[in-house]
Amino acid sequence: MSSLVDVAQAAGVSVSTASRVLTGSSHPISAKTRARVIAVAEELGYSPSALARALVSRSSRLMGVLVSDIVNPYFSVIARGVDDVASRAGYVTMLCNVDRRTTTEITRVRTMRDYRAAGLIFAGSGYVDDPREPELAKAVRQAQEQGIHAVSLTARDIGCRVIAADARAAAYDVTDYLISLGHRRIAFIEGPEGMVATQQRRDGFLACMENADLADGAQCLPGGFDFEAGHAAAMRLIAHPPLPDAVVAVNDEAAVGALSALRQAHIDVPGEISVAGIDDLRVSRFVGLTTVSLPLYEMGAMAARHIIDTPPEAAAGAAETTVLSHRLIPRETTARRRPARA
Amino acid sequence: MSSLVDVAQAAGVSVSTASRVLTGSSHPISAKTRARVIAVAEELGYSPSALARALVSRSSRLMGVLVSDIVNPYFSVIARGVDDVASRAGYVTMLCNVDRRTTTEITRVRTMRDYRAAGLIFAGSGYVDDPREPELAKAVRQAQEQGIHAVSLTARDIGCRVIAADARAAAYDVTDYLISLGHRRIAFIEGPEGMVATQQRRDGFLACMENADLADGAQCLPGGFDFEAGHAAAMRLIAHPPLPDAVVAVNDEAAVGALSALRQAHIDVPGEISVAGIDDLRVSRFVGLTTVSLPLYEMGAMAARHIIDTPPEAAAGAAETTVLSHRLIPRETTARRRPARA
DNA sequence: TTGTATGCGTTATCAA
DNA sequence: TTGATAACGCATACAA
Repeated sequence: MSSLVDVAQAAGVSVSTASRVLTGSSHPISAKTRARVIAVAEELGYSPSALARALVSRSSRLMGVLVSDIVNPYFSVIARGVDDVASRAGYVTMLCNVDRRTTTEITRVRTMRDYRAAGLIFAGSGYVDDPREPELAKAVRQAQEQGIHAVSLTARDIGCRVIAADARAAAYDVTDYLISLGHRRIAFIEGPEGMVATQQRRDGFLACMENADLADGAQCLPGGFDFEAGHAAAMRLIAHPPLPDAVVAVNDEAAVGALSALRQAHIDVPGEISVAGIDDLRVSRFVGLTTVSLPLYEMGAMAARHIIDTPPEAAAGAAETTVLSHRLIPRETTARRRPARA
Repeated sequence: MSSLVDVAQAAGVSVSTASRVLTGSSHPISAKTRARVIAVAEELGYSPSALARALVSRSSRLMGVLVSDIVNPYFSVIARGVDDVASRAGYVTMLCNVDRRTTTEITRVRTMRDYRAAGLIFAGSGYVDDPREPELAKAVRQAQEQGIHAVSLTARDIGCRVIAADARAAAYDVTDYLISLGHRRIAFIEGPEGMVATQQRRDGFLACMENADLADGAQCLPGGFDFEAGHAAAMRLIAHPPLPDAVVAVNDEAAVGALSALRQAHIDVPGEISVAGIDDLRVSRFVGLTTVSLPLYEMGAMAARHIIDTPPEAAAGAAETTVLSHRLIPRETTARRRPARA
């Protein structure tokens, strides 16, 4: 409860002097005074108000991160990347779950603005032709004009810096790998309807199939980002034989769901059918899922570092895009295509 | 960038009037003035400084949550519970990963204090005989004296309110279930050395075994909270036959690791051996793991609600304990003990 | 090396 | 119904 004036008084110095020693200012202070102030501050249990500090210095050490749902490992890994570099730099990360709702994103952006956050990280993807996107873009612009850095971790048209992996290429690459294993008829389990991330990954899949002259063997199934969606999609596949040679899901969680459904139906994976995903979550290692590794942790870390290292004046700067590389991780759920049983 | 004075000036009113309009105060304001202020604020893109507001009102709408690692689903579910009620009440949640380090917890508590957080939630467990605990308790006390509510989600002796499940009873109950299925020789995969959570769960296991006169059949294996630890523990079990009738792990993640190791070794679960965990994470449903459901989301939500609903004056109040109920969830990794093969 | 004074953006008290 | 004005806790430009 004691403030700087209390400390100053008790130490018999002026507030400025107290401030200078407590902030570790380079301003010259006699060793004696310094020691006394520090001792008094400690004794009084002085806690410098980060609020007042941010107010007067016109810059906070707050970092906002907007995720769809922190329970989703895709996002929690990103959040961890953000917080690791943020906390190491003396920043505090503010977490916002937006449940993929653009309107919620807008309100959160405003809140982050009210807190004069140093930066704002959009971890989740947007929607195709989202009518709310202009409003979000406006909120972002207003934040930027205030010196708040905005970074998106997916390709997104809201006028901010983008640090992301190439989702389309990632999908292309797993598909290509499956084709290289001899698979011809491949099913793609899609993500949530209308999301850009869904579209990009589907596009990558389709482009690869077409380039391999396998467009006829391509099949897209409605799905979703979660286990249940992948499970359901696979069930539909099972219900309508013949099974494709392989299935690639929009992400690992759906892939694991599909895998689970197939094995429950006593279908041999990868013997009868190969399964692959995208993201390379922790769980994927455990189940041996072939996937594409995306640098999620690094994306969060890089975004945070960018925010910390770039002066506020540059917040409204050019919305450059940094594309991070991904990597195919072949594991045990995929195998060379088995010749058809006679 | 425009402040309340800018808005007031542009609207031709005093700051007080502008403030009253913009805060939705009950103070009477003429409709005309109100409309004008609102219009001007909108036009100027006015964003009220939450910092200044907190400074003058001496109470912020910041909620701190300390987790071991947000990537761990146990904690992300808690964090989600916290943020859901926090954000709905207009609070912002500040996330801190402390990696189970008491010293990091201490510094984070101080940081939360500097931000004048409304509350502080300790999601993770502490250590037995932790030499740093007094220092942490002191930091907590200082925070409380400032009106900051502290809540621990595990039994923890740091002088704050506890809202937690009965870990010991949870472990007791799974063990009891296993025994009821006819199992006699049961192994327990422990958590990280020295953690209170580990101790409590082990205690519950041992107490149950003793009560069933099965102390001789009880076996404790060093393990950990993660997949790898469970996997390794199961490997050790496999390496030293005969296998016990069942294994209960300190938590679900370790249980899944054990399950995975056993099945990799072509050991039939639950045919040859039953496996159970504690926590009831999402993954447990997917793999059909028998476990004990802990109200993690509710714990986070309740803690947040408590903080929001209790006036700051009561922060230093009695450190009551609320014990939440758990529930056994029998699934497919456990089965009645099979008579020994002749 | 230390101190004084000003302002950061709000809310709230007290007048008018 | 509206308006001055005093805090809130701190950093810093300017003096001394």
